[in-house]
Amino acid sequence: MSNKNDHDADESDLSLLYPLGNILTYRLSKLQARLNAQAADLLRRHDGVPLAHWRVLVILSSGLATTQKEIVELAAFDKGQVSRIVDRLIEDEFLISESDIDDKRIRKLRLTASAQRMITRLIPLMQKRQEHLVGGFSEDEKRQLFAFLDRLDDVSGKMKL
Amino acid sequence: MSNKNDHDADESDLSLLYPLGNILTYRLSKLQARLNAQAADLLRRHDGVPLAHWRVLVILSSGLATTQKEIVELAAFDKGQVSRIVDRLIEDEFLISESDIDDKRIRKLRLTASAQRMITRLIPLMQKRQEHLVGGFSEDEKRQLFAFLDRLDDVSGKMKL
DNA sequence: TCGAACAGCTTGACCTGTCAACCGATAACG
DNA sequence: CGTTATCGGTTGACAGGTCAAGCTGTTCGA
Repeated sequence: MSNKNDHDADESDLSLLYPLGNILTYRLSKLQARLNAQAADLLRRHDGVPLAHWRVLVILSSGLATTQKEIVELAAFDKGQVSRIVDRLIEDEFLISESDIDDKRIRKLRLTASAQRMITRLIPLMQKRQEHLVGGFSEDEKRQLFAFLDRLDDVSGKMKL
Repeated sequence: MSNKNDHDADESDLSLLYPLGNILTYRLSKLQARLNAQAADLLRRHDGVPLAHWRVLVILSSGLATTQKEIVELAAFDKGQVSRIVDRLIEDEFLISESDIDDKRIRKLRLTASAQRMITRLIPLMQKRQEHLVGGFSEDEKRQLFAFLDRLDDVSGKMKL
């Protein structure tokens, strides 16, 4: 798997050393670039919501998070970014926040009716998109794909370099 | 697979409708966020190179691209971004460009010796990183993972929404 | 109960990514 | 040939992401 004397390259035959297509991070970043662009476009056309805002809303609607910290952990967003997005979502009346009774640092977040309406309206679109994406996968393959992602999440979580 | 009357939600039980963890795009974006942060950090500590610059250099070193257009297509980068990155890489003396003889619009790009040195120096690190990531995967699983990515690339390419 | 350490969130500065308008070079077509 | 369309690349304006410092509130140990 390793070859010691491979820096005898004098032009650009580093290619053999580092075959682009097999680098996970490249593949992921390319795929992601495309998918994000599509999603952002889709949202732009159907409502004015920016992708990041939409993501925050969906996370909140999932019930898996009710505070900014939880959003940050769940989605690996930047906390500053989340803070500002939440501000705007409150301005736009998609969210209401009330500070926690026990811990006044915490903003408890709740979707407004209008946000809920928007979400229920847009979710079918997103589902269709997802269908499109993994439509060609059998149930078994889907399971495996997500299992792979779980494992990658896991390793990437505990990686000290 | 579909359920018509599911908008009787009055709080936030949209959760069932849209289980976060199974949404490919979320999983990918989260994974990517983490991986990018790690890679950027790694590069920052070992050289001053920003991640995007590094990516352009690696693509060029792979021999799969010699012009900006090719980089854009290969990596799904923005062409404006690539244009600016290339400028800076030339400033930093990592690249030299010479305009094509036949087509004067085209900038042919070549790595300088110093870039080659940097790349050969950093690649082992990146390989180790990749090892770390997919180290737990058997050869067969790796093959399958990349096959999945190929398929996703493929569908995402031809998605009209 | 005081102070230090820490947690959740905010803010500002900066950097990167994105979109669209644009420019000069080339190709396609009458 | 000359006109128009297209292509590779550039540029500017702006939105979004990232980092680090800071603020306020909470916890914990002496």
